[in-house]
Amino acid sequence: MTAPHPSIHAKVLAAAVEQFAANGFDGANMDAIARRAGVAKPTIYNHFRDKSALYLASIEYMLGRNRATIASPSFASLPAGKGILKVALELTWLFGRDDDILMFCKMCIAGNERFHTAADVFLRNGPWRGTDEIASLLRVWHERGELRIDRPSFAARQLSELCKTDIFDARLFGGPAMATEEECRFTASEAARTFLARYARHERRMLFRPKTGGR
Amino acid sequence: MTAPHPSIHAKVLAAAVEQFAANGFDGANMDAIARRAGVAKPTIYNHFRDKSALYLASIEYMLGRNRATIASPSFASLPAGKGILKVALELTWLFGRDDDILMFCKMCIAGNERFHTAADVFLRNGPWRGTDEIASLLRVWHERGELRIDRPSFAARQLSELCKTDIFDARLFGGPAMATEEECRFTASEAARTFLARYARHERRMLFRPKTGGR
DNA sequence: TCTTGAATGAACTGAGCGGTTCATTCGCCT
DNA sequence: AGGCGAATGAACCGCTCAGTTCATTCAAGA
Repeated sequence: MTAPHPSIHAKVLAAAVEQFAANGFDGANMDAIARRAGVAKPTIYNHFRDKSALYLASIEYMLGRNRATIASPSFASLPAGKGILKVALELTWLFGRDDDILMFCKMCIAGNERFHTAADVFLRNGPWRGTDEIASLLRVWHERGELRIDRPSFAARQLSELCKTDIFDARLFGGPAMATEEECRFTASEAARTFLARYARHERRMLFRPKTGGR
Repeated sequence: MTAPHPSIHAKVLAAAVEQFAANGFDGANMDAIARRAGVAKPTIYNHFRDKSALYLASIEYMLGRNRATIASPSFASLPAGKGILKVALELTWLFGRDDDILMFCKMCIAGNERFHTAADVFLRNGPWRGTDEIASLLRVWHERGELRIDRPSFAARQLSELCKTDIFDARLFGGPAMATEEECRFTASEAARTFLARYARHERRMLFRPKTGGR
């Protein structure tokens, strides 16, 4: 007996993400996805019920790949100032330089009448889970006395919003032109400074001035 | 002689905005638009050359509808703390409780792969003009010594992003369900506090605690 | 080596949709 | 009242594309 080959699953999903991201839901062509995956079209329907199912699976697949790095648990060992900056950098990179996320955002927004589940899947597995993980980090630093945060979840979402400043709207509404690495670093550093000004416990002004002393 | 009835124009445009915003450009169905407008399909093509023309006309239609002023110059006479809170309240109201703006955002996102010009117009006349007005206010308070802001435009956009926290994404991706007034007030007050923590010159902790002091 | 079930590919079906046609009806203007 | 142009609606065209069929090939396990 021969089970459905799991590697096909992944190949199809990767191709689907690519096509959906490039052309949108309606613009994506199942034949093109099959060709791109190096797989026959009926094979796709052997693994996914229909185009919508493949679309939903693509969202989860893509988000799963990107979410891991935003709030890596390893950041917890850093001092709060450095850790927040790391998280902010990951976020600005995502908002400013990741094409897949951007297109899936657009798709979920544009198609939310027909596929309200897609938007749910996206929000739950993307932004919300991401900020939940950030919130856990924040709690660690709170417990350790480096931050003072009454509402970690809300604060995490504030940080996330701050990291969109200047780089995300233009991409969401305009073309997929990437923000430069410099712009991302700037926005991230400013986001971290503003966030820490509010939530850091001591010496907030020193956290980003290693030169002159203090810290 | 009988001229093309102008009220039909408006009805069709309203229906088109609704459909485009909910389904995207490709997903929007001309028959559905006609039905929704209570009008025969050929009538639509009597008023608009094709689907694209209708889409562009819808954008302009929405543009004419929205002339929101978030940062009234009168706020300049207030102390910075109060003024920032006022601006934040206006912003959260816009993000959380204004249906037109939401529709407009969805519309621009829904078709921007094909019509990037529309999104440009929107960005310039919408978010960017709004944050420019806020930046002018910030400059006033800076001159007056109440705030210390090196980059007023950037800071204005940070404030704007902060005011989306918890209330905008859910609406953009999901239905047009309004945020409650309470949620808006909360997000606005938290945005103002975070913003002032970073940019206020003195006594930041007092700005929102007339009562007990301490909490 | 033989069996079994998945993968292939090429052709096919059927539905949805943008846009048009046309005969008919409606409503304003003289 | 009558005439003209706009609105109607139902049918239609052409095309694209999701999803299926089927005979055939391939590969793993006993």
